[in-house]
Amino acid sequence: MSPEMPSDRFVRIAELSAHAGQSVTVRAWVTHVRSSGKIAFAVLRDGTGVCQTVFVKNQLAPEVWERFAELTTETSVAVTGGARAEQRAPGGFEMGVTDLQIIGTSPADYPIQPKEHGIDFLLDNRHLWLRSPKQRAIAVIRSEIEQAIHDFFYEHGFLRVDTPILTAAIGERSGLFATEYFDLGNAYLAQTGQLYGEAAAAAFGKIYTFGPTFRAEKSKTRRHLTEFWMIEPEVAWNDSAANMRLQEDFLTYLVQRVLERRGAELAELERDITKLESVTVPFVRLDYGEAVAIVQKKGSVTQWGEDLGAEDEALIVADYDRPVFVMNYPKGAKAFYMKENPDDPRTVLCNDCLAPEGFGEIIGGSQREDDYDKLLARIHEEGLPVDAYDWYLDLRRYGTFTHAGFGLGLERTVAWICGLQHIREVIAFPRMMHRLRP
RNA sequence: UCCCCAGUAGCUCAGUUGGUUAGAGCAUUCGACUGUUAAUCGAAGGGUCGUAGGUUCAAGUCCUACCUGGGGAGCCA
Repeated sequence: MSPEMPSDRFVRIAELSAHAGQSVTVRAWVTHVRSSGKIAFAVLRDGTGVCQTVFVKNQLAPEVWERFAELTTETSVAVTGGARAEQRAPGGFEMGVTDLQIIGTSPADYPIQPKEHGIDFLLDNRHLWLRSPKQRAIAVIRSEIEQAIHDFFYEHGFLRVDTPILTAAIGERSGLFATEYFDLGNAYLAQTGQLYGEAAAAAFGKIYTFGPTFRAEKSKTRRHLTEFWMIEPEVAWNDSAANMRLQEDFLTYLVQRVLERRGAELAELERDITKLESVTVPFVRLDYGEAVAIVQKKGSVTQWGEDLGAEDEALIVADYDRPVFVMNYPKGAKAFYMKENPDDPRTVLCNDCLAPEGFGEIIGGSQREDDYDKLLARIHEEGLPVDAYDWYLDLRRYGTFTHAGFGLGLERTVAWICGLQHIREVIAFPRMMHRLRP
């Protein structure tokens, strides 16, 4: 390097193009080495990008050249050299190496290879699998969606409220994780923040929650985790129709945001973005009765009164290029807190939102029952412990109010936008029935 | 909880109607190569065929049980 070059500096790979012609130092991990005798290549990654580095024997100090031979997959290194544009390099940019320091060696048995692996093996090595390009793309898109969620609600005047994770038995009916709680018997990991969200909506107007939820269901499907993240807005004075308008504006915002800012990551995942570009308002709205008629016409044995199964959902969605709302299910198929439909008291004012392309249900929402007597009657009908819901009933005693909200499953949404068949890849460390580590 | 499927080298898999010493690619180690793109070429090492029984002259292969995992149902997001 010529003496007028600036002194060495540390640079992230993503920033390299701004340092063309300068000598810089990158600290990163080796993903790949190739050698052809007197010229050799090491590909580095540092989380911000990937960069090819070039080692030329007769341009390097002998000890630096010999050090190259020690590089193995996932060795951590500091590489110094000149950054330059180079058409032959992946990504169009590379470094001509002048110095190499090995920071941490990596034994030759690094398990993840650039080839097909079985899912059991990959999940056992999840802590290392995360270093792969595709896994990085997924993590980036997930983070973009999380940020977009906060931005959407902030811009729309919502207050974020954090609801408890340790709760008394309350909420959904499905499996609870229990843990000892001092002298108070068992506490349960929260399955929803909704009931607390309703209390907060009466206090603050428009709120949302964003947090982990836990379901001890023995589910082994591509759509279930025992620990997943849920976003639950709750809006005072919204009815069911307003609730659905909020959902479609919200989902459309999230999809647009990823399309605008994370095209490179969608490309890494080979996502067909035309499928995302067609996600525009208004979404399709089907009454539950219409939905049953549609699936029956297509051969389903589902009868009026039963919940729609996974196959039914696929049959419904097949006809549309955008998400579908199925509204106003029979009371018996849905939770106790949903408001009775005044136009058909057999049903409740609720909706599911089904993602296109067969990705299934990503939202469940409803207008909440705001009539004290009807809510109490439903609690009795379901055989729920009334004393556990005394505070929840108070929300109807002290100034009851029309309100509605919904729960968005974060992993299902990310899986849909990424075009992934299984939600386990969409969270860094998935928790499933048969898997508690890493 | 129920139904279906799979366990053979570090990884991904092949292994015929049961028949000699268990096969490949990738990875690893050694060697060759001055522009490679999951480089290429040559060589080498690497196995209690998930576990335990059983049938048979003979079992990776057939039978039973169990273990582990996967896909799906139900439930839901």
